[in-house]
Amino acid sequence: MPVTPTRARLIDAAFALFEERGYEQTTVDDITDRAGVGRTTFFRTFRSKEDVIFPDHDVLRRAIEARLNGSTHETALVAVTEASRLALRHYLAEGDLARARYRLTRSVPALRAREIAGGQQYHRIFREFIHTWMGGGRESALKAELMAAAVVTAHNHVLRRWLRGQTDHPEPEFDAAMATTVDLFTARQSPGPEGGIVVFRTTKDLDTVLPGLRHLLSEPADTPRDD
Amino acid sequence: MPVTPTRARLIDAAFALFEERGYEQTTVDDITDRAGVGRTTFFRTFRSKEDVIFPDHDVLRRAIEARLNGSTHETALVAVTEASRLALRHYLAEGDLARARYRLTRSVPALRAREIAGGQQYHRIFREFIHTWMGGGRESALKAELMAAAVVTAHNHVLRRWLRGQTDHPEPEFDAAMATTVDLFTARQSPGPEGGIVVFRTTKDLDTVLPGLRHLLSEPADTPRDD
DNA sequence: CCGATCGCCGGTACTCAGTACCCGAGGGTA
DNA sequence: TACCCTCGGGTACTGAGTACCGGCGATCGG
Repeated sequence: MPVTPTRARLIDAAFALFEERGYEQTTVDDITDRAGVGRTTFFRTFRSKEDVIFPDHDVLRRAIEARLNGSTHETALVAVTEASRLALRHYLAEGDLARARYRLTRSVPALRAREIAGGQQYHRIFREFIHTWMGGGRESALKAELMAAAVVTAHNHVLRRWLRGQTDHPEPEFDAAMATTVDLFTARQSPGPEGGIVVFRTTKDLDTVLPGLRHLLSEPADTPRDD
Repeated sequence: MPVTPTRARLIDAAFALFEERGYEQTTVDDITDRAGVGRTTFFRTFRSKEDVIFPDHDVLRRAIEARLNGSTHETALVAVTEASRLALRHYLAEGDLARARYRLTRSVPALRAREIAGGQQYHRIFREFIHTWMGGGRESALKAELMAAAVVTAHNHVLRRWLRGQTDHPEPEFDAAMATTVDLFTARQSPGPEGGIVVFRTTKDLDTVLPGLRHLLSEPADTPRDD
Protein backbone atom coordinates (compact mmCIF):
# COMPACT_ATOMS: atom_id res chain seq x y z
CA MET A 1 0.00 0.00 0.00
CA PRO A 2 1.64 3.22 -1.18
CA VAL A 3 2.00 6.23 1.09
CA THR A 4 0.21 8.39 -1.47
CA PRO A 5 -2.30 6.51 -3.60
CA THR A 6 -1.54 6.38 -7.27
CA ARG A 7 -4.81 8.06 -8.16
CA ALA A 8 -4.15 11.12 -6.01
CA ARG A 9 -0.61 11.47 -7.33
CA LEU A 10 -1.89 11.44 -10.89
CA ILE A 11 -4.48 14.11 -10.15
CA ASP A 12 -1.91 16.33 -8.44
CA ALA A 13 0.59 15.93 -11.26
CA ALA A 14 -2.04 16.59 -13.90
CA PHE A 15 -3.40 19.78 -12.36
CA ALA A 16 0.11 21.07 -11.69
CA LEU A 17 1.19 20.50 -15.27
CA PHE A 18 -2.02 21.92 -16.70
CA GLU A 19 -1.44 25.09 -14.70
CA GLU A 20 2.20 25.31 -15.76
CA ARG A 21 2.01 24.52 -19.48
CA GLY A 22 -1.66 24.41 -20.32
CA TYR A 23 -3.87 21.44 -21.05
CA GLU A 24 -3.05 20.78 -24.68
CA GLN A 25 0.66 21.29 -24.10
CA THR A 26 0.67 18.54 -21.50
CA THR A 27 0.79 14.94 -22.68
CA VAL A 28 -0.28 11.91 -20.71
CA ASP A 29 3.37 10.86 -20.68
CA ASP A 30 4.26 14.12 -18.94
CA ILE A 31 1.69 13.39 -16.24
CA THR A 32 2.77 9.81 -15.67
CA ASP A 33 6.43 10.81 -15.63
CA ARG A 34 5.83 13.36 -12.89
CA ALA A 35 3.59 11.00 -10.95
CA GLY A 36 6.18 8.24 -11.30
CA VAL A 37 3.81 5.65 -12.75
CA GLY A 38 3.40 3.97 -16.09
CA ARG A 39 1.23 5.22 -18.90
CA THR A 40 -0.95 2.14 -18.69
CA THR A 41 -1.78 2.96 -15.09
CA PHE A 42 -3.12 6.35 -16.11
CA PHE A 43 -5.66 4.90 -18.51
CA ARG A 44 -6.55 2.21 -16.02
CA THR A 45 -7.31 4.89 -13.42
CA PHE A 46 -9.03 7.40 -15.72
CA ARG A 47 -10.84 6.58 -18.91
CA SER A 48 -9.34 9.56 -20.70
CA LYS A 49 -7.12 12.57 -20.27
CA GLU A 50 -10.22 14.67 -19.70
CA ASP A 51 -11.48 12.43 -16.91
CA VAL A 52 -8.63 13.40 -14.63
CA ILE A 53 -10.24 16.85 -14.41
CA PHE A 54 -13.65 15.52 -13.36
CA PRO A 55 -12.83 12.80 -10.86
CA ASP A 56 -15.76 12.60 -8.43
CA HIS A 57 -18.59 13.10 -10.83
CA ASP A 58 -20.21 9.74 -10.21
CA VAL A 59 -20.02 10.09 -6.44
CA LEU A 60 -21.87 13.39 -6.51
CA ARG A 61 -24.46 12.14 -8.94
CA ARG A 62 -25.29 9.18 -6.74
CA ALA A 63 -25.50 11.38 -3.65
CA ILE A 64 -28.00 13.63 -5.41
CA GLU A 65 -30.09 10.72 -6.58
CA ALA A 66 -30.07 9.27 -3.07
CA ARG A 67 -31.21 12.57 -1.58
CA LEU A 68 -34.08 12.81 -4.05
CA ASN A 69 -35.13 9.20 -3.62
CA GLY A 70 -35.19 9.66 0.14
CA SER A 71 -37.97 12.22 -0.05
CA THR A 72 -41.72 11.89 0.11
CA HIS A 73 -44.27 13.45 -2.18
CA GLU A 74 -44.85 16.24 0.32
CA THR A 75 -41.18 17.09 0.71
CA ALA A 76 -40.25 16.84 -2.94
CA LEU A 77 -39.61 20.54 -3.43
CA VAL A 78 -37.41 20.72 -0.39
CA ALA A 79 -35.57 17.64 -1.61
CA VAL A 80 -34.82 19.36 -4.91
CA THR A 81 -33.37 22.35 -3.14
CA GLU A 82 -31.37 20.24 -0.74
CA ALA A 83 -30.07 17.95 -3.47
CA SER A 84 -28.83 21.04 -5.30
CA ARG A 85 -27.22 22.18 -2.08
CA LEU A 86 -25.33 18.89 -1.97
CA ALA A 87 -23.82 19.74 -5.33
CA LEU A 88 -22.92 23.26 -4.25
CA ARG A 89 -21.28 22.07 -1.04
CA HIS A 90 -19.41 19.41 -2.94
CA TYR A 91 -17.69 22.04 -5.04
CA LEU A 92 -17.19 24.40 -2.11
CA ALA A 93 -15.42 21.59 -0.25
CA GLU A 94 -13.09 21.13 -3.20
CA GLY A 95 -11.89 24.67 -2.77
CA ASP A 96 -8.92 25.52 -4.96
CA LEU A 97 -9.33 22.34 -6.94
CA ALA A 98 -12.75 23.48 -8.12
CA ARG A 99 -11.31 26.87 -8.98
CA ALA A 100 -8.47 25.31 -10.95
CA ARG A 101 -10.97 23.17 -12.83
CA TYR A 102 -13.01 26.27 -13.59
CA ARG A 103 -10.00 28.05 -15.05
CA LEU A 104 -9.28 25.05 -17.22
CA THR A 105 -12.84 24.69 -18.47
CA ARG A 106 -12.92 28.38 -19.37
CA SER A 107 -9.81 28.15 -21.53
CA VAL A 108 -10.13 24.72 -23.16
CA PRO A 109 -13.22 24.25 -25.31
CA ALA A 110 -13.12 20.47 -25.09
CA LEU A 111 -13.16 20.61 -21.31
CA ARG A 112 -15.92 23.16 -21.32
CA ALA A 113 -18.04 20.88 -23.48
CA ARG A 114 -17.36 18.02 -21.15
CA GLU A 115 -18.35 20.03 -18.10
CA ILE A 116 -21.55 21.28 -19.67
CA ALA A 117 -22.49 17.78 -20.75
CA GLY A 118 -21.88 16.58 -17.22
CA GLY A 119 -24.18 19.28 -15.89
CA GLN A 120 -26.86 18.08 -18.25
CA GLN A 121 -26.98 14.86 -16.25
CA TYR A 122 -28.23 16.84 -13.27
CA HIS A 123 -30.86 18.43 -15.45
CA ARG A 124 -32.04 14.98 -16.49
CA ILE A 125 -32.10 13.65 -12.92
CA PHE A 126 -34.13 16.61 -11.67
CA ARG A 127 -36.40 16.55 -14.69
CA GLU A 128 -37.34 12.92 -14.19
CA PHE A 129 -37.79 13.38 -10.47
CA ILE A 130 -39.96 16.46 -10.81
CA HIS A 131 -41.95 14.97 -13.65
CA THR A 132 -42.69 11.89 -11.59
CA TRP A 133 -43.61 14.14 -8.70
CA MET A 134 -46.05 15.98 -10.97
CA GLY A 135 -47.69 12.74 -11.95
CA GLY A 136 -45.74 11.93 -15.09
CA GLY A 137 -48.42 13.14 -17.47
CA ARG A 138 -47.68 14.50 -20.91
CA GLU A 139 -49.10 17.91 -20.03
CA SER A 140 -46.67 18.35 -17.16
CA ALA A 141 -43.58 17.25 -19.07
CA LEU A 142 -42.69 20.78 -20.18
CA LYS A 143 -43.22 22.30 -16.75
CA ALA A 144 -41.11 19.62 -15.13
CA GLU A 145 -38.34 20.26 -17.61
CA LEU A 146 -38.56 24.01 -17.14
CA MET A 147 -38.42 23.64 -13.39
CA ALA A 148 -35.45 21.28 -13.57
CA ALA A 149 -33.64 23.67 -15.87
CA ALA A 150 -34.36 26.55 -13.52
CA VAL A 151 -33.03 24.70 -10.48
CA VAL A 152 -29.84 23.69 -12.24
CA THR A 153 -29.41 27.18 -13.66
CA ALA A 154 -29.85 28.82 -10.26
CA HIS A 155 -27.31 26.46 -8.74
CA ASN A 156 -24.83 27.07 -11.51
CA HIS A 157 -25.36 30.80 -11.28
CA VAL A 158 -24.36 30.92 -7.63
CA LEU A 159 -21.59 28.37 -8.03
CA ARG A 160 -20.08 30.32 -10.90
CA ARG A 161 -20.12 33.51 -8.86
CA TRP A 162 -18.14 31.72 -6.16
CA LEU A 163 -15.77 30.15 -8.65
CA ARG A 164 -15.03 33.56 -10.11
CA GLY A 165 -14.40 34.99 -6.69
CA GLN A 166 -17.44 37.29 -6.91
CA THR A 167 -18.77 36.13 -3.57
CA ASP A 168 -17.39 34.63 -0.39
CA HIS A 169 -20.79 33.65 0.95
CA PRO A 170 -22.30 31.44 -1.70
CA GLU A 171 -24.72 29.57 0.50
CA PRO A 172 -26.90 32.54 1.49
CA GLU A 173 -26.95 33.51 -2.17
CA PHE A 174 -27.93 29.96 -2.99
CA ASP A 175 -30.85 30.17 -0.56
CA ALA A 176 -32.04 33.38 -2.12
CA ALA A 177 -31.62 32.09 -5.66
CA MET A 178 -33.52 28.93 -4.90
CA ALA A 179 -36.32 30.89 -3.27
CA THR A 180 -36.60 33.07 -6.37
CA THR A 181 -36.56 30.01 -8.59
CA VAL A 182 -39.07 27.91 -6.72
CA ASP A 183 -41.39 30.90 -6.47
CA LEU A 184 -41.51 31.09 -10.23
CA PHE A 185 -43.32 27.78 -10.31
CA THR A 186 -45.33 27.78 -7.11
CA ALA A 187 -46.51 31.35 -6.91
CA ARG A 188 -49.51 31.00 -9.14
CA GLN A 189 -52.01 28.55 -10.54
CA SER A 190 -51.36 26.93 -13.82
CA PRO A 191 -54.18 27.93 -16.15
CA GLY A 192 -56.69 25.31 -17.17
CA PRO A 193 -57.97 24.77 -20.69
CA GLU A 194 -60.41 27.64 -20.28
CA GLY A 195 -57.59 30.11 -20.05
CA GLY A 196 -56.23 31.50 -16.86
CA ILE A 197 -56.12 34.48 -14.67
CA VAL A 198 -52.75 36.12 -14.86
CA VAL A 199 -51.46 37.41 -11.56
CA PHE A 200 -49.22 40.38 -11.75
CA ARG A 201 -47.83 43.11 -9.61
CA THR A 202 -47.53 46.79 -10.18
CA THR A 203 -47.28 49.79 -7.95
CA LYS A 204 -50.17 51.38 -9.80
CA ASP A 205 -53.74 50.26 -9.44
CA LEU A 206 -55.54 48.27 -12.06
CA ASP A 207 -57.45 51.14 -13.64
CA THR A 208 -54.22 52.98 -14.33
CA VAL A 209 -52.68 50.16 -16.30
CA LEU A 210 -55.93 49.04 -17.90
CA PRO A 211 -55.55 51.18 -21.04
CA GLY A 212 -52.15 49.65 -21.59
CA LEU A 213 -53.57 46.17 -21.15
CA ARG A 214 -56.40 46.84 -23.60
CA HIS A 215 -53.95 48.18 -26.11
CA LEU A 216 -51.75 45.11 -25.89
CA LEU A 217 -54.67 42.74 -26.12
CA SER A 218 -56.10 44.51 -29.14
CA GLU A 219 -53.05 43.57 -31.22
CA PRO A 220 -52.93 40.29 -33.10
CA ALA A 221 -50.90 37.82 -31.06
CA ASP A 222 -50.33 35.05 -33.60
CA THR A 223 -47.29 36.31 -35.44
CA PRO A 224 -46.12 39.39 -33.63
CA ARG A 225 -43.39 41.34 -35.31
CA ASP A 226 -41.29 44.11 -33.99
CA ASP A 227 -39.42 45.46 -37.01
CA MET B 1 -16.64 24.27 -60.24
CA PRO B 2 -17.78 20.77 -59.35
CA VAL B 3 -21.32 19.59 -59.97
CA THR B 4 -21.64 18.63 -56.31
CA PRO B 5 -19.55 20.75 -53.99
CA THR B 6 -16.91 18.90 -52.03
CA ARG B 7 -18.42 19.95 -48.73
CA ALA B 8 -21.84 18.47 -49.52
CA ARG B 9 -20.29 15.22 -50.77
CA LEU B 10 -18.36 14.86 -47.55
CA ILE B 11 -21.46 15.42 -45.43
CA ASP B 12 -23.46 12.89 -47.44
CA ALA B 13 -20.71 10.31 -47.27
CA ALA B 14 -20.20 10.84 -43.56
CA PHE B 15 -23.86 10.51 -42.61
CA ALA B 16 -24.29 7.47 -44.83
CA LEU B 17 -21.32 5.71 -43.30
CA PHE B 18 -22.30 6.67 -39.76
CA GLU B 19 -25.70 5.11 -40.36
CA GLU B 20 -24.21 1.98 -41.90
CA ARG B 21 -21.33 1.21 -39.52
CA GLY B 22 -21.71 3.61 -36.65
CA TYR B 23 -19.69 6.69 -35.79
CA GLU B 24 -16.68 5.13 -34.09
CA GLN B 25 -16.43 2.38 -36.68
CA THR B 26 -16.09 4.95 -39.44
CA THR B 27 -12.69 6.54 -40.01
CA VAL B 28 -12.07 9.82 -41.74
CA ASP B 29 -10.33 7.83 -44.46
CA ASP B 30 -13.55 5.90 -45.03
CA ILE B 31 -15.42 9.17 -45.48
CA THR B 32 -12.92 10.72 -47.85
CA ASP B 33 -12.68 7.51 -49.86
CA ARG B 34 -16.42 7.44 -50.43
CA ALA B 35 -16.54 11.16 -51.16
CA GLY B 36 -13.62 10.78 -53.56
CA VAL B 37 -11.46 13.46 -52.01
CA GLY B 38 -8.23 13.53 -50.07
CA ARG B 39 -7.96 13.32 -46.33
CA THR B 40 -6.46 16.78 -46.17
CA THR B 41 -9.54 18.22 -47.79
CA PHE B 42 -11.70 16.81 -45.03
CA PHE B 43 -9.81 18.62 -42.30
CA ARG B 44 -9.69 21.76 -44.37
CA THR B 45 -13.47 21.70 -44.70
CA PHE B 46 -14.29 20.63 -41.14
CA ARG B 47 -12.17 21.24 -38.12
CA SER B 48 -12.78 17.75 -36.80
CA LYS B 49 -14.64 14.53 -37.43
CA GLU B 50 -17.36 15.74 -35.08
CA ASP B 51 -17.82 18.98 -36.98
CA VAL B 52 -19.21 17.21 -40.01
CA ILE B 53 -22.28 16.42 -37.88
CA PHE B 54 -22.92 20.05 -36.93
CA PRO B 55 -22.28 21.95 -40.13
CA ASP B 56 -24.46 25.06 -40.02
CA HIS B 57 -24.07 25.95 -36.40
CA ASP B 58 -22.46 29.30 -37.03
CA VAL B 59 -25.03 30.32 -39.59
CA LEU B 60 -27.89 29.69 -37.19
CA ARG B 61 -26.13 31.44 -34.34
CA ARG B 62 -25.59 34.56 -36.39
CA ALA B 63 -29.19 34.55 -37.58
CA ILE B 64 -30.40 34.42 -34.00
CA GLU B 65 -28.09 37.21 -32.93
CA ALA B 66 -29.24 39.31 -35.84
CA ARG B 67 -32.88 38.77 -34.95
CA LEU B 68 -32.26 39.80 -31.36
CA ASN B 69 -30.19 42.81 -32.29
CA GLY B 70 -32.91 43.97 -34.66
CA SER B 71 -35.39 44.45 -31.85
CA THR B 72 -36.22 47.42 -29.70
CA HIS B 73 -36.55 47.56 -25.95
CA GLU B 74 -40.32 47.29 -26.20
CA THR B 75 -40.30 44.24 -28.47
CA ALA B 76 -37.52 42.36 -26.72
CA LEU B 77 -39.73 39.56 -25.46
CA VAL B 78 -41.23 38.96 -28.87
CA ALA B 79 -37.75 38.97 -30.33
CA VAL B 80 -36.68 36.23 -27.95
CA THR B 81 -39.61 34.07 -28.99
CA GLU B 82 -39.06 34.74 -32.67
CA ALA B 83 -35.33 34.12 -32.45
CA SER B 84 -36.07 30.76 -30.87
CA ARG B 85 -38.50 30.08 -33.67
CA LEU B 86 -35.68 30.67 -36.13
CA ALA B 87 -33.78 27.85 -34.49
CA LEU B 88 -36.78 25.53 -34.53
CA ARG B 89 -37.50 26.21 -38.19
CA HIS B 90 -33.86 25.71 -39.03
CA TYR B 91 -33.98 22.16 -37.73
CA LEU B 92 -37.41 21.49 -39.20
CA ALA B 93 -36.07 22.53 -42.59
CA GLU B 94 -33.24 20.05 -42.24
CA GLY B 95 -35.76 17.24 -42.00
CA ASP B 96 -34.21 13.80 -42.09
CA LEU B 97 -30.75 15.23 -41.62
CA ALA B 98 -31.73 16.61 -38.23
CA ARG B 99 -33.27 13.27 -37.33
CA ALA B 100 -30.14 11.41 -38.34
CA ARG B 101 -28.07 13.78 -36.25
CA TYR B 102 -30.38 13.17 -33.31
CA ARG B 103 -29.94 9.41 -33.61
CA LEU B 104 -26.18 9.86 -33.65
CA THR B 105 -26.10 12.18 -30.67
CA ARG B 106 -28.24 9.75 -28.68
CA SER B 107 -25.86 6.85 -29.28
CA VAL B 108 -22.45 8.50 -29.20
CA PRO B 109 -21.56 10.23 -25.91
CA ALA B 110 -18.92 12.43 -27.49
CA LEU B 111 -21.43 13.78 -29.99
CA ARG B 112 -24.03 14.27 -27.31
CA ALA B 113 -21.57 16.34 -25.29
CA ARG B 114 -20.79 18.39 -28.34
CA GLU B 115 -24.43 19.05 -29.09
CA ILE B 116 -25.21 20.06 -25.53
CA ALA B 117 -22.23 22.38 -25.46
CA GLY B 118 -23.43 23.93 -28.69
CA GLY B 119 -26.84 24.51 -27.19
CA GLN B 120 -25.20 26.30 -24.31
CA GLN B 121 -24.16 29.00 -26.76
CA TYR B 122 -27.80 29.84 -27.31
CA HIS B 123 -28.29 30.03 -23.58
CA ARG B 124 -25.44 32.52 -23.37
CA ILE B 125 -26.74 34.64 -26.24
CA PHE B 126 -30.22 34.84 -24.76
CA ARG B 127 -28.88 35.44 -21.28
CA GLU B 128 -26.79 38.40 -22.32
CA PHE B 129 -29.61 39.82 -24.43
CA ILE B 130 -32.22 39.47 -21.70
CA HIS B 131 -29.87 40.76 -19.03
CA THR B 132 -29.11 43.84 -21.09
CA TRP B 133 -32.81 44.26 -21.67
CA MET B 134 -33.38 44.13 -17.93
CA GLY B 135 -30.82 46.85 -17.39
CA GLY B 136 -27.73 44.75 -16.77
CA GLY B 137 -27.83 45.14 -13.01
CA ARG B 138 -26.48 42.57 -10.62
CA GLU B 139 -29.90 41.94 -9.10
CA SER B 140 -31.38 40.95 -12.45
CA ALA B 141 -28.56 38.64 -13.47
CA LEU B 142 -30.19 35.55 -12.02
CA LYS B 143 -33.60 36.29 -13.48
CA ALA B 144 -32.10 36.90 -16.88
CA GLU B 145 -30.25 33.62 -16.72
CA LEU B 146 -33.34 31.75 -15.55
CA MET B 147 -35.38 33.21 -18.34
CA ALA B 148 -32.78 32.38 -20.94
CA ALA B 149 -32.57 28.83 -19.65
CA ALA B 150 -36.34 28.52 -19.77
CA VAL B 151 -36.56 29.75 -23.35
CA VAL B 152 -33.86 27.37 -24.53
CA THR B 153 -35.39 24.51 -22.57
CA ALA B 154 -38.84 25.10 -24.01
CA HIS B 155 -37.41 25.20 -27.52
CA ASN B 156 -35.44 22.02 -26.97
CA HIS B 157 -38.45 20.32 -25.46
CA VAL B 158 -40.56 20.84 -28.53
CA LEU B 159 -37.72 20.18 -30.93
CA ARG B 160 -36.92 16.91 -29.23
CA ARG B 161 -40.54 15.80 -29.45
CA TRP B 162 -40.42 16.40 -33.18
CA LEU B 163 -37.04 14.70 -33.55
CA ARG B 164 -38.41 11.65 -31.78
CA GLY B 165 -41.47 11.57 -34.00
CA GLN B 166 -43.79 12.37 -31.10
CA THR B 167 -45.41 15.23 -32.96
CA ASP B 168 -45.96 16.25 -36.56
CA HIS B 169 -47.01 19.79 -35.67
CA PRO B 170 -44.13 21.23 -33.70
CA GLU B 171 -44.80 24.87 -34.36
CA PRO B 172 -48.16 25.09 -32.59
CA GLU B 173 -46.59 23.22 -29.71
CA PHE B 174 -43.75 25.70 -29.80
CA ASP B 175 -46.21 28.58 -29.55
CA ALA B 176 -47.88 26.99 -26.55
CA ALA B 177 -44.60 26.14 -24.89
CA MET B 178 -43.24 29.63 -25.34
CA ALA B 179 -46.44 31.15 -24.00
CA THR B 180 -46.16 28.97 -20.92
CA THR B 181 -42.52 29.89 -20.54
CA VAL B 182 -42.78 33.61 -21.03
CA ASP B 183 -45.79 33.71 -18.72
CA LEU B 184 -43.64 32.30 -15.96
CA PHE B 185 -41.59 35.45 -15.99
CA THR B 186 -43.95 38.15 -17.16
CA ALA B 187 -47.04 37.29 -15.17
CA ARG B 188 -45.47 38.29 -11.89
CA GLN B 189 -42.76 40.53 -13.11
CA SER B 190 -41.32 42.52 -10.25
CA PRO B 191 -42.21 46.14 -10.93
CA GLY B 192 -39.72 48.92 -11.06
CA PRO B 193 -40.26 51.97 -8.89
CA GLU B 194 -42.74 53.33 -11.37
CA GLY B 195 -44.53 50.03 -11.89
CA GLY B 196 -44.96 48.51 -15.31
CA ILE B 197 -47.24 47.07 -17.90
CA VAL B 198 -47.44 43.30 -17.81
CA VAL B 199 -47.85 41.41 -21.04
CA PHE B 200 -49.94 38.28 -20.82
CA ARG B 201 -52.00 35.95 -22.93
CA THR B 202 -55.30 34.31 -22.30
CA THR B 203 -57.94 32.72 -24.46
CA LYS B 204 -60.57 35.07 -23.09
CA ASP B 205 -60.84 38.77 -23.68
CA LEU B 206 -59.87 41.30 -21.13
CA ASP B 207 -63.32 42.11 -19.83
CA THR B 208 -63.93 38.46 -19.04
CA VAL B 209 -60.87 38.14 -16.86
CA LEU B 210 -61.10 41.62 -15.40
CA PRO B 211 -63.10 40.60 -12.33
CA GLY B 212 -60.54 37.96 -11.58
CA LEU B 213 -57.76 40.49 -11.93
CA ARG B 214 -59.47 42.91 -9.57
CA HIS B 215 -60.01 40.14 -7.08
CA LEU B 216 -56.41 39.01 -7.14
CA LEU B 217 -55.08 42.53 -6.86
CA SER B 218 -57.12 43.07 -3.75
CA GLU B 219 -55.29 40.21 -2.05
CA PRO B 220 -51.79 40.30 -0.65
CA ALA B 221 -49.53 39.02 -3.40
CA ASP B 222 -46.36 38.29 -1.50
CA THR B 223 -46.66 34.58 -0.90
CA PRO B 224 -49.54 33.22 -2.95
CA ARG B 225 -49.91 29.46 -2.77
CA ASP B 226 -51.85 27.01 -4.84
CA ASP B 227 -51.86 23.89 -2.71
C1' DC C 1 0.64 33.41 -76.52
C1' DC C 2 3.37 32.91 -72.39
C1' DG C 3 5.03 33.03 -67.83
C1' DA C 4 3.94 34.33 -63.02
C1' DT C 5 0.97 34.06 -59.28
C1' DC C 6 -2.69 32.39 -56.53
C1' DG C 7 -6.03 29.21 -54.69
C1' DC C 8 -7.36 24.60 -54.16
C1' DC C 9 -6.33 19.87 -53.57
C1' DG C 10 -3.63 15.69 -52.56
C1' DG C 11 0.27 13.18 -50.34
C1' DT C 12 3.62 12.39 -46.62
C1' DA C 13 5.15 12.31 -42.21
C1' DC C 14 4.59 13.35 -37.59
C1' DT C 15 2.44 13.78 -32.56
C1' DC C 16 -0.46 12.03 -29.31
C1' DA C 17 -4.81 9.92 -27.24
C1' DG C 18 -6.67 5.63 -26.52
C1' DT C 19 -6.70 0.30 -26.93
C1' DA C 20 -5.10 -4.50 -26.81
C1' DC C 21 -2.07 -7.60 -25.20
C1' DC C 22 1.63 -9.55 -22.80
C1' DC C 23 4.66 -9.95 -18.98
C1' DG C 24 6.72 -9.93 -14.29
C1' DA C 25 6.41 -8.98 -9.30
C1' DG C 26 4.33 -9.78 -5.13
C1' DG C 27 1.14 -11.88 -1.93
C1' DG C 28 -2.02 -15.19 -0.31
C1' DT C 29 -3.44 -20.20 -0.25
C1' DA C 30 -3.38 -25.29 -0.47
C1' DT D 1 6.62 -25.72 -3.53
C1' DA D 2 3.06 -25.02 -6.78
C1' DC D 3 -0.77 -22.30 -7.97
C1' DC D 4 -3.41 -18.32 -8.67
C1' DC D 5 -4.84 -13.73 -8.53
C1' DT D 6 -4.19 -8.89 -8.77
C1' DC D 7 -1.78 -4.92 -10.00
C1' DG D 8 1.45 -2.25 -12.48
C1' DG D 9 4.60 -1.65 -16.46
C1' DG D 10 6.10 -2.19 -21.35
C1' DT D 11 5.11 -2.70 -26.39
C1' DA D 12 2.77 -2.20 -30.41
C1' DC D 13 -1.07 -0.70 -32.84
C1' DT D 14 -5.12 2.35 -34.64
C1' DG D 15 -6.85 6.67 -35.76
C1' DA D 16 -7.62 11.84 -35.09
C1' DG D 17 -5.49 15.99 -35.95
C1' DT D 18 -1.35 19.01 -37.65
C1' DA D 19 2.47 20.73 -40.50
C1' DC D 20 4.44 21.01 -44.64
C1' DC D 21 5.36 20.38 -49.35
C1' DG D 22 4.32 19.83 -54.20
C1' DG D 23 1.19 19.75 -58.30
C1' DC D 24 -2.44 21.47 -61.19
C1' DG D 25 -5.51 24.60 -63.21
C1' DA D 26 -7.39 29.24 -63.63
C1' DT D 27 -6.74 34.00 -64.05
C1' DC D 28 -4.14 37.94 -65.22
C1' DG D 29 -0.59 41.07 -66.95
C1' DG D 30 2.61 41.62 -70.62
